[in-house]
Amino acid sequence: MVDISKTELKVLDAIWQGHPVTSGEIVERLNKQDEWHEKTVKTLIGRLVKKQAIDFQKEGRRYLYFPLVSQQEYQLQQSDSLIGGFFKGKVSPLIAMFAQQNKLGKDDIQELKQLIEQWEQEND
Amino acid sequence: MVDISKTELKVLDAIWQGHPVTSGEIVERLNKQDEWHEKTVKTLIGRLVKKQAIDFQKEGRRYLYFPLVSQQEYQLQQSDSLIGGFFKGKVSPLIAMFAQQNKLGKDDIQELKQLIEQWEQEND
DNA sequence: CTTTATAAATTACATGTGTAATCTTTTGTT
DNA sequence: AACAAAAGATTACACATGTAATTTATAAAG
Repeated sequence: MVDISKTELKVLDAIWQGHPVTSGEIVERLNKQDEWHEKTVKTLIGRLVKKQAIDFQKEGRRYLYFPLVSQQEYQLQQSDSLIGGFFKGKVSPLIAMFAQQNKLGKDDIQELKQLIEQWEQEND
Repeated sequence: MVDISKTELKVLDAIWQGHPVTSGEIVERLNKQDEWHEKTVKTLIGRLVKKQAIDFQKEGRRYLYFPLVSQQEYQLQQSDSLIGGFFKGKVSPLIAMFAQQNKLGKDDIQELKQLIEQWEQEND
């Protein structure tokens, strides 16, 4: 998968929120968060198309955009890359780090326990 | 913290491996993995200095480089950023994703259980 | 001291990125 | 049919990045 830049990712994220979608709607969604210039968004949309991260279907004079890369897919790839690069592919060192930094709450622990239980039921 | 690019990170990683260290040694360490041109490495070292990710002490005609940003610090910041951006700051969705992709092994689960136990002893 | 080897600094250059403005095309309107 | 509005395409431009080569400074050797 080709690299997607920081700002491009924000645009892609707006598209993931619901599609197909017009550029106008994308701009509106983005503006709920920050101030985006319409021209800037159009440029980024164009670059995402060129990178084949999204595509479009013409509908009259409007273009309807949709993602070619799913959010799931992208998140997984990025997470994998981080875990692979920093923690030799293991998730526990990441969790250990968060624990050490007191970034885990009761609810995180609860959810982790649940996941483990589920895993143990399914596997082995 | 200023952005560190992909290639800069590889150089920084070589420095984290042990320091203070000369540019020559950095090049050697990097070449254990891939092929790096000495000039390229020097450029990247210079950029890391300018970004204040590393610094150096002159020792005769050689410069001894050392990190200003610790690996821990950097890993934490990057992990935080990913977890914050993709999973609303919670670690469990990440683990859930890995579980779903069958990327968790018996050892991962074992280590997670250990971490949870420890957490429960320390907190609450 | 002068030369030389070497390390760092400077310069180079194509491509990527952030941020827009302008041009072109198309279509709804008068 | 001519025109205006709006969408996308093209162009712009400064700074970042990947990848080096050239220049400069300086310590070591003779």
